[in-house]
Amino acid sequence: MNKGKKVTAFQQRVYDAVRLIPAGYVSTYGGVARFLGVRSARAVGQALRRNPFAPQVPCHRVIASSLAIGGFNGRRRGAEIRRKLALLAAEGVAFERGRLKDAGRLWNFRKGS
DNA sequence: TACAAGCAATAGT
DNA sequence: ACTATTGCTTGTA
Repeated sequence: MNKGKKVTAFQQRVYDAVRLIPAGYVSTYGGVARFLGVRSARAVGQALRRNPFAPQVPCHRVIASSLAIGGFNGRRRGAEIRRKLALLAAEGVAFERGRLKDAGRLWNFRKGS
C-alpha cells in the first residue's frame, strides 16, 4: 500500500479504516474516530484532508455526522465539493442540498470486516 | 438555526 | 517546544 509517501501511524490507521468503506456507502468522521479509538473527529478530518493517496483512500466516502457533505480537497465548499458529490452520486449515494438524502447509506463499520 | 466549548493531530514558527 | 489551524461533534439558547 503506502510507498514513498511518508505518513504518520495515525494517518495510516485512518486510511486503513476508510478503505474498509464499500462503494455505495458513506461513513462519518466521528464514526471513523470511534472505530480507531480516538475521541476527536477532527483528527480524522485532518488526516483525510492531508491524504496523499487520492482514489486509493475514498475520502469522499466520509461525511459529517449531520449528514453534511463535509469537505473535499481542503475545501468545505466550492467546485471541489461538487466533485465529491459527483463521486458519491456515481456510487449510488444521493445527496440533496449538500446533505445526504438517504441516511440508510451510512456505513457503521465492524460488519463486513 | 446560530454560537461556544471540547477534542486530537499536523504544520509552521 | 509553542502556537495556530483544521474536511468535526455535541450541547444550549
